[in-house]
Amino acid sequence: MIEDVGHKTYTISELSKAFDVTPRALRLYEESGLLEPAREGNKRIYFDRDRVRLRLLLRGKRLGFALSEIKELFDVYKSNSGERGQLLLLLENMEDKRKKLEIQKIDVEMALKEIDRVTIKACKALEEIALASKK
Amino acid sequence: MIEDVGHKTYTISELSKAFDVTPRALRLYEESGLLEPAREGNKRIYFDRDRVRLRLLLRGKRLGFALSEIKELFDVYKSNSGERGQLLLLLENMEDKRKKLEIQKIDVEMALKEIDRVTIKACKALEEIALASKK
DNA sequence: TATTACGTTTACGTAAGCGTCAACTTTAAA
DNA sequence: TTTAAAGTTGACGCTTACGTAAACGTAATA
Repeated sequence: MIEDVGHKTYTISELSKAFDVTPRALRLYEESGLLEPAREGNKRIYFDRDRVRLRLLLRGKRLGFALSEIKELFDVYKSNSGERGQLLLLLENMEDKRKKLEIQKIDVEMALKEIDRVTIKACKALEEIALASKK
Repeated sequence: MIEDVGHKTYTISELSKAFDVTPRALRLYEESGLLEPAREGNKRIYFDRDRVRLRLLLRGKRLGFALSEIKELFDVYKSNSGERGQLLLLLENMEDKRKKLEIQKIDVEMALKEIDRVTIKACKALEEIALASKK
């Protein structure tokens, strides 16, 4: 392999290891229009911008967004969507996402509390077992 | 239909409307062991406890948990899982979920910020269009 | 009594998001 | 030069979470 001085490029397997996703997934993301790695011959080469996108992509996934939704968001950024209609549509879209996220925020808080409760309950149960067996 | 004085019971369609899920989904949740409505003849009757469970279930879904994972959590609550081993396993499990949720929490915050940025950007673009067309 | 509304089970269909070969090429190392 | 490692494009398979009939039962209403 040629010495890539600034070596800001990554092969598919490097990237897949770095982010703990399979090469298959990376190819799918590309096929879905979410990544656009360069080619050297027919091999994929990823730059830092691809890492950034991948990071965003994976965050979106963790939040439960579908690949298609994530693509919409990416497209928004790309197209400086000059048209007024586009912009208005975008703003609506953002409001939707924001609402979903606000709900998620609350959901997460409540789930964390729930987990606290269960954890405490389990700890107490353990304590009792310990006391009972010590007698 | 017989007058249910305290009418704390619900038919499948009532519940499905109340929570905006299809009857099909409710039946699936039951088949998956997540709901256990009573029967009157062979018709499902839901009580308030079923509503509580459904609420939890849907929250879990919004958080991206699979039905099987949600079932695990439910099972935890049901079995006072007397055994020590079970309890320890449970605690581990809770730690895992907690970590995932903490990450989600951060993800949500970042996504909200991202949305803010995009929104602002779009607003500014709109402003410019307005100014340009006004000249 | 016929219709309409609502319920039931059984079963096949489907979309998303990959996993998993298969078959082949390219590149670096032995 | 042969081999091994890593990459490529199909293409089919699988799981989850339902959607969507089909075929039938029951109960209130016209």
